[in-house]
Amino acid sequence: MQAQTPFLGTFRNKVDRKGRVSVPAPFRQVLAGESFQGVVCFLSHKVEAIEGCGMGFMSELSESVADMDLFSDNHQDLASSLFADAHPLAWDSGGRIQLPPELMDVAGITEEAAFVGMGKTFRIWEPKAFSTYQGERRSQARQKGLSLPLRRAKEE
Amino acid sequence: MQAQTPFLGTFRNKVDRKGRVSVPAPFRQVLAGESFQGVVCFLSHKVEAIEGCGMGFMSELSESVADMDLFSDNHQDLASSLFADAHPLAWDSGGRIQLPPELMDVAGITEEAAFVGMGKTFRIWEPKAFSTYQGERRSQARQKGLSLPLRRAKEE
DNA sequence: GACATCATGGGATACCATGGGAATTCATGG
DNA sequence: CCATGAATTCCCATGGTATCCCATGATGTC
Repeated sequence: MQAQTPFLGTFRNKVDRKGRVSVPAPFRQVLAGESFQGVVCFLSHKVEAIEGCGMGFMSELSESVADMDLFSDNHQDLASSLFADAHPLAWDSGGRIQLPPELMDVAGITEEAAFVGMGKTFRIWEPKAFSTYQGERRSQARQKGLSLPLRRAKEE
Repeated sequence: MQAQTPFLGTFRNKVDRKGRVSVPAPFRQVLAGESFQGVVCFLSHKVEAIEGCGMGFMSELSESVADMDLFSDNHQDLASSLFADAHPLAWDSGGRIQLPPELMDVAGITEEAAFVGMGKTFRIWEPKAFSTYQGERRSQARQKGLSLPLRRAKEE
C-alpha cells in the first residue's frame, strides 16, 4: 500500500452559524480514495486545537490497538483516549463538515477556522491562536536548529 | 479482509422504563453489514461498565478460543467468562436494544447510558461514572506520556 | 473572456431519538 | 396439555436536528 499523500499547507475558512466549515479542497483530495468521505476529529492533548485525520488513519490506529492483548490495560487506555473522543464527520456535497460545538468551544473557534497540514494528520485552529502558536514554534525552531532524518517512502 | 470501521465517539442516550435505549446511529452503521442486526453485550471485568461488540467480533473471539486446547483450563476460563455471560441483543426497527437488568444493575445504569467507542468494541456506561473514569484516564495518560507504535493496515 | 472549481449562504427533508401502546411469545403453574 | 400472566417484540407517532440539496459569487486557469 502506498504512502498517503501528506496534508500540506494552511487554509483559513469561514464557520457559519450552523457550525459548518469547508474542508479545504486539497485536504479533501488527500482523502478522496477513502471509502468514508469525511474526517475524524478529536481534541488535541498538546495544544488548544482540534486534531483531524482520515478514517483510514483511524482504522490503522484501531488495528494497532487491536494487536494488543484484548482487555489489557494498554488496550483499554489507548482505546479510551483515541476512540472515545473521536468524531467522525462526513463532509457534504460541497465539502463542508459540521464541527461539534464542544470541539469548537475548547479550540475557541467562532467565525473562522484555520486548517493546518501536519503530514499524516492536520489541525484545526482558531486563526489568531494559531498565529500566536506559530510565532512561538518558529522561534523555538530557530533556537534549536531544526533538522529531520529523511527516509524513503516504502512501497509494497 | 479489510479493517472494520472502528467504533468512535461518545453518545449519551436515554434509557426508558422498559430498559430500552437507542444504539447510536453511527454504531449501527458500523454493524450494518453484519447478518445479525444487533450487538452482543457482557459485563466488563475491568471496569464497572458493559462491554459491547458485533456478532462478527464475537465469532472471531470464538475462533481464537477454539484454537486453544479443547477442555484446557484456559479454554474453559475464557469460554466461561466470554460466551456464557454474553447477551445477544437485536435492535428493533428504530435501533433500540433492551438492556438486561443484571447488566444495568452492575453498571449502575438507570435513566441514561453513555455509549463509548473503543475501536473494535464499545462500552456502555452510566454517564457520571464514565465522566469520573475519563477524568482519571486523561490524567494518567498525560503523566505516562501516551504513545503508540503505528503499523500499516494489512490488506488481503 | 469563458469556464470550472471552491467557498459560502440558505432552506427543506429525512433521519434520529424518544414516547407509548398493542400484539406476540415464552415461561410457569395447574 | 392448556391457560394465564409477564415479558418481549413490533409498530406507530412526534419533535428536533443533522443531512442533503440548490444557488451564487469569487477566484483561478485556460
